[in-house]
Amino acid sequence: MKTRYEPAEVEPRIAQTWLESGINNPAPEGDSSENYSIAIPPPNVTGVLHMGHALNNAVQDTLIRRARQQGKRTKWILGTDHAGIATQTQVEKQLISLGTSREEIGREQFVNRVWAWRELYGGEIIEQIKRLGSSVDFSAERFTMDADYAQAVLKVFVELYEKGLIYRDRYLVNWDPGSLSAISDLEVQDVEVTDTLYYIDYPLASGSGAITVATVRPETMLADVAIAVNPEDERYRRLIGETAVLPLAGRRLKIIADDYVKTEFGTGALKITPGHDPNDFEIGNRHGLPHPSVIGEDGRMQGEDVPERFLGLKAADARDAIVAELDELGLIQRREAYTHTVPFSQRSGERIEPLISLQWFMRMDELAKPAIDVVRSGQIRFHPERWTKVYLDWMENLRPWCISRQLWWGHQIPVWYHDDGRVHAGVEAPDGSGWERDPDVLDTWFSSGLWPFVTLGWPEQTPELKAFYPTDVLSTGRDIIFLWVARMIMLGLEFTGEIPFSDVYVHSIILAPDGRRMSKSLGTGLDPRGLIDGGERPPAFASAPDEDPGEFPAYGTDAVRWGLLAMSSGQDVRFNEEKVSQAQQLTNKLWNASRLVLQRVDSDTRADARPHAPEDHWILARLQRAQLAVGEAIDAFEFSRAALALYDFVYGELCDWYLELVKPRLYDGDADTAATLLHVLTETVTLAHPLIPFVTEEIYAHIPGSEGLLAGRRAQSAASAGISDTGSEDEVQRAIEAIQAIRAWRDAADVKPAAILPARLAADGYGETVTHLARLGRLELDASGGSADGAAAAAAAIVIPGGVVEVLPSEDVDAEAALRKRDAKRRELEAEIRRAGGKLANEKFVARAPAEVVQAERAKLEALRAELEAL
RNA sequence: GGGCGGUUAGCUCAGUUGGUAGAGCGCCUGCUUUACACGCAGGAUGUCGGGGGUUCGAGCCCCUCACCGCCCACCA
Repeated sequence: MKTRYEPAEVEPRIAQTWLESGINNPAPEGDSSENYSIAIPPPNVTGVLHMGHALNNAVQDTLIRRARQQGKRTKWILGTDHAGIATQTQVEKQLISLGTSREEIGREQFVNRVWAWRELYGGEIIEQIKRLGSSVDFSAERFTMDADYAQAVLKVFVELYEKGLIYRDRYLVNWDPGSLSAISDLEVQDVEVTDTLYYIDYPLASGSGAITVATVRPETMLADVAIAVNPEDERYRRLIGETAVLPLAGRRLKIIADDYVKTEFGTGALKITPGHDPNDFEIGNRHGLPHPSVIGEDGRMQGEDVPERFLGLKAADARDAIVAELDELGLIQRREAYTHTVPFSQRSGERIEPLISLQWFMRMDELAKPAIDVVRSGQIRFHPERWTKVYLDWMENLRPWCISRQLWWGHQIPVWYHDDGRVHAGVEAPDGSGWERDPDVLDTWFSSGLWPFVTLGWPEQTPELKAFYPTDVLSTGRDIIFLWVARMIMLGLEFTGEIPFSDVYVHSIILAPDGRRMSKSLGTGLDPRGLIDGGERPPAFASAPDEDPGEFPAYGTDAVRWGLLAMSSGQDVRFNEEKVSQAQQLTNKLWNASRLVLQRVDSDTRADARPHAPEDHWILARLQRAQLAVGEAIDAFEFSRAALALYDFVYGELCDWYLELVKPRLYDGDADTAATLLHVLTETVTLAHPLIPFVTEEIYAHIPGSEGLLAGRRAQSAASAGISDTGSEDEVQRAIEAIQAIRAWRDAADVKPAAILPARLAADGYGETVTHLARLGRLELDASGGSADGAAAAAAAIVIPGGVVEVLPSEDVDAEAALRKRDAKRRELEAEIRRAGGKLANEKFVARAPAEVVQAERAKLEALRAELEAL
């Protein structure tokens, strides 16, 4: 074994071992109540691994490995998502670079190309997940466009259609001019924009003046159908029912009254354009107005309401032309800069054009109800808990979901239209001729909403479905709670009658060191592979702004995953490399602790707890406490607590103390000590395995007598027994504190580190641990231990729990320094005594605080006084 | 406009029934102690965002203000 743990050499080898072992590929036996399963959030098929994946994989892998240690049959369902728009856009870009386009090659050719593209790049992210050592079932990889999956999607569509939950309608939708498709409300993002607000006169038909409206989109005025004012508005009340003349077009517009109109905004008069504005659409419906359209799906002016000179102009150009003409006519009263929020497409980044379009919609109210109930009743729990409210608030105000997309890559809508007007919805095409299939495809989230059960074979009642559905945990980032999680709950309940998972863990978002989002375009992105295998450190991750960023060391997967888990806490956090480095030190520490043990233990020794000395009982108890702490933290989805609890045990207890305390016995070749050490080491790597699987697996392989893989080893059940020996725990705890006090005293008193000081122990509660005080405190303890008459006067006294260590005069002790140290300690004690005494002198405290708190304070005061006395 | 989260040591963050503030990194002082210098021992460092309140006692509970971030929302 090398003195340094080298993940680059170990990890790929171990990952391969796990892959070949079959531990990730459970047989579909039993049912879901006894088994444990997680469906991975399917990454985009052409995606690459980013920090969010790395964290989420660490979370899920930790959960899976812990469940497996508890003896459960575990399955982590793997697969990728076809990601309609994202994938189509990539392939379109490729076509353009080749000098062609999807229109030119046609739909069939295009879809073939996307499949070819998927063959080429689709495996990359799977390979990356393999490198992470994730315990996913690689033998059963799914894809949302696989034939079986596609059949299930169509079946779901048809059933919802037949129930009347899916319908086709002309409705105002979010039109994305970038992808030339409708998108759902969740895919638009409001962005603050400064526009010009135009105040435009609409002459009254009566000829007596004009009514002025304010708008940022003059080009839509050609689709105006009315002018609305507030019924309470004194200025306009007399005009209600009159008509105005639409400039440039000459159409008559009725002046109507509607409460929606705010009197204080703009002029208090609002032009109503139902075809191009969501609010106007509502108002128009209330008043039975038509909703003509003047902007087409290509973003250009079109329709019978558009005068010929504007036809075919892009909306923005039409605006300029229309404003120019209005200016000529003197109809623009004024303009002002106006900052407001405007919807943009998250996909293409283009400004949304609201327009009336024939689309497929899904009614959500009926589906939402049971999905609300299961969360309210606690059948599904969110972690951290605050997301429950976010989910419920959203679910209670669901509007219809626009599910059709004008794309070619995706699940084509299973509806056929006949020349004669008949409509057929079905998984299979209708017989006969004259049928034409709806060209649109379904929103990607429609198919991913079926993920947890279709991946297991639904609608067939497969053994996999029986064994692993419902799944246990769904782990994800908060950005897709609505897009994905909510829809899985609704569709899962609707089609399987069961919740798709019982716990939703919403993990942290890892931010760049400057607090901004990690993003490639901002230059704040970080490729996890650079951290794992070593690579250039991006400038945003340099230790100082102007410094050469240098390179990441090859931290390894264990370090990156422990670091990410330790960073994340249910709170968004800035990435800090120190945590990863801390993890690297932890793996190295564990590695070297193992070396210490393994190098000194005979190969025929077997792990077995055979405690003799107090410290043996102590470490077994501490180990048990660590098992409880780590286990509880993981079960509560508090991964940073789990990671730090492990760290504290390995560093603060196992390495700093136990190994130091048993070294003499280990060097003596004591058989019981060796067996006990192997036991502690085995249980420690088992405990650590879910968090740092690689290094622990590697160490386990070196432990004499270890069988099989650590990944398949069942863990001790920590909760099953009480802490074995609290008496020894206390005794060793005291010894530790005493040694620390002695060391601190030596340091402060300028004693040479190597010097062994003659001393006398005058304290209670130190039995066998006296030898530890002597060795680790570098003392030559007077064998008599007492303060017999005639013994030399002490040169100094070191306060330790239960008494003092009297240091006898010797050439290594500087009496002056010792005196200074003693006085400092005395002042410290006196201050504490004053504080405690003051508290107890407070009658109200004594009267009202709980008895045990008061009692504890009294005991402390007494102990402090005794210490002072001893000095 | 509504909601949620944050503000704790120089930096990144813990602090889960209210009982004298913690970790890692960084900093200071020592140490070739036969597992580890990616090490060991010791040390310094905080009016816990501001203000008010409840309480014997508040980083934790209540009110309020400020700033930062996120989400939702139909003001032309």
